[in-house]
Amino acid sequence: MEDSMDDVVTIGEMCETFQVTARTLRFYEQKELIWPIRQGSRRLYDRKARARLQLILRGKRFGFSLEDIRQLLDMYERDGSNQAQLKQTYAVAIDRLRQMEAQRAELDVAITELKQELAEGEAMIADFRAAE
Amino acid sequence: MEDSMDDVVTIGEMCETFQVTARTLRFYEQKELIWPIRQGSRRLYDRKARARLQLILRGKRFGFSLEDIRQLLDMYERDGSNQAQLKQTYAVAIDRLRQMEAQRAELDVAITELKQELAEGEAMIADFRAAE
DNA sequence: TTGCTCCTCACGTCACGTGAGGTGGC
DNA sequence: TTGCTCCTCACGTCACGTGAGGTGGC
Repeated sequence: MEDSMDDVVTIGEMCETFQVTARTLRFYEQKELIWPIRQGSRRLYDRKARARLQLILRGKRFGFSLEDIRQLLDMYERDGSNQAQLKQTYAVAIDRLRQMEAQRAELDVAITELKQELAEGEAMIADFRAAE
Repeated sequence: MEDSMDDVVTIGEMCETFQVTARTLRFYEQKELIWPIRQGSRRLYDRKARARLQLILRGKRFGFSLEDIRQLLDMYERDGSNQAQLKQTYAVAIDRLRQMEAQRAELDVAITELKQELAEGEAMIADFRAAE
């Protein structure tokens, strides 16, 4: 019946399930992004810590900095349903989306460019072969 | 009639034309990627330096590290037409292309995901408005 | 003398990686 | 005693950013 005692995992298990290193988890803790329970010096991660890590990793995929993520998480930790904050978050996310789309456009250009270079390289290698 | 004396530009002009900072140019020099001419303590960039910077920036767009770029440039500085080296470079470039394509795929997933989040955020904001 | 461009240290930043050296319980 | 997992410093990495303090020529 005890509540936060059950269902905790070690740092090693966290690394396994989320595919991160222990260093990363300790670093996020130092940056105040997650607060595992301590059992002596050992860290134990409960449901809440795991949920936060999930959100952190999602934020990273969106290209947010850890500091951005910390602020977003803390905002929703306080009051998840404040209209002003929701709008603010929405605006920030829209901005990030634009950046990601710009990044994708640049990446597309670079990929096309590199393919062109590769085609030229292939031609040169073929010339070598023909000259043998 | 003097050869390497004409057609050099200052660091400020380099920054203008290539849209980089002076710190970046000095950093690349420290990493032995470019060797501008010295006139006292001032740096002057000739055609060769400018060509190398162009290639460096292109390499960066392809996602190569500065160390990778330095090696590629030095290879072609020595003998640009060695078949073994050309093949080696080709293999490295193919590898990079695969990484870039994987990166684009991840970016596409993230963009789709973020758009989904935004749609949910919009719905919540609309609910707020309806409740007023 | 004032402005402007350029210079050289050298510490700071971001997100961790990588040892070094030590602990605790099976 | 040996292994294994975990721990805490603390320096290293990558590609620069950012002052601080100084120089040279119009």
